[in-house]
Amino acid sequence: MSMNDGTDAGLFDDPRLTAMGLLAETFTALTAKMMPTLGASRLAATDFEVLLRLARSDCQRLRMTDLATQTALSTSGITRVVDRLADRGLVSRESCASDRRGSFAVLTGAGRELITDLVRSHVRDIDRWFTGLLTSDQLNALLSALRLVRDEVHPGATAGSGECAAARSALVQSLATVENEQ
Amino acid sequence: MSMNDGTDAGLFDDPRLTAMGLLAETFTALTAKMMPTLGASRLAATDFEVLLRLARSDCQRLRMTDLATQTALSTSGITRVVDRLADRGLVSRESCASDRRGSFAVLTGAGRELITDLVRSHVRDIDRWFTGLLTSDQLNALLSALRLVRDEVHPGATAGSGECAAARSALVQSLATVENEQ
DNA sequence: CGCGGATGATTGTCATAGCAATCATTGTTA
DNA sequence: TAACAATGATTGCTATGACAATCATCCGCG
Repeated sequence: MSMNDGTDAGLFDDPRLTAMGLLAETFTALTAKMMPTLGASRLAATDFEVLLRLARSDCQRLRMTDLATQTALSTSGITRVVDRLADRGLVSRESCASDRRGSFAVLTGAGRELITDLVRSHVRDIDRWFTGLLTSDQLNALLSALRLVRDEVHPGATAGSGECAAARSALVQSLATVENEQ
Repeated sequence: MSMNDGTDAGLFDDPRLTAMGLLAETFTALTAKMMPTLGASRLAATDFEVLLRLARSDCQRLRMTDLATQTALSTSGITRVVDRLADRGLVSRESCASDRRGSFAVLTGAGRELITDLVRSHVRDIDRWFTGLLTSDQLNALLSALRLVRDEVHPGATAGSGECAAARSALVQSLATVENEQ
């Protein structure tokens, strides 16, 4: 290896560079292994992620902006993912009582059903191609290292959690203080 | 947390699922941190990856198919990346002497210069957001776990390496029979 | 109050990448 | 050697997602 001619022979073999490459290769190949299961339901990876995050959230709902923060998508990307999912009846939009600019994406019953089935298969895939290949010590070491990095590069990982209580109280208040405008 | 109503309360908290989520979150947020450096040269992540793989290869060249195998791109995707890079003078195409269907993407001098500069900055980014956050023990544990997974999900990680000797002998013996094994 | 800036969401436009079809070449088999 | 299957690469078509502009609403300050 490393038969590069030139003066900067070691530059492209820098261990930090290969570490990043290994992370990238592993993740992209791993997600590729997950595609058949998702594709069977004609869902893209982002659609799956949005459904999953909704399923995990209180009241099965998240604000568009929070979805954008939690995922790697822009707000316009979220708008379109939710458009597609809403067309298929898997989520619905609900306007926010306390801030009429905002809307929630809410998992429907059909969406809940689909994501539940899908997650079961998905967990099997994860086990087959990822977690099942490692001893629990290896896995724990991997995860704690990843957590250190994640906490630094993605502080907003749980944006919007706990909105349900706020939404409920906002609803109650908006009913109490009767519409005083138009 | 986990105030999910329903019968499958634990399903979305399965540790394997959160492990996969952590890997995905970490990688996508990490690559997002790398974008400013790449964007400064108006390169997308895939363009960067292709340039880097060429720079690492013997004779600064790879077959289109090998590029496709090494990256997560389809062959048509590779065609288009190389189109763009060739338009900017960073790579050129060379037809293969031993198989006239094939072509090589070859790094030009300008491409070599750009990727060299870029990798220096990129390594600083990696250090800042990834490897520098971990002790060397943590990093080694992370990498060896990733390697186990990578070797399982992406066996073709080094497809096309060692083509240079074959290409050279093909050039020399272009009138003789040249074998081109896997 | 009412103006001005900030924020949540959507839309127009564009670049990117996958799939399927196509073309050229190679290898295989009868 | 002639047919035919397989391979390398490219192109047409389409879907996806980012950026910038836009619209509506909210909040702060005089």
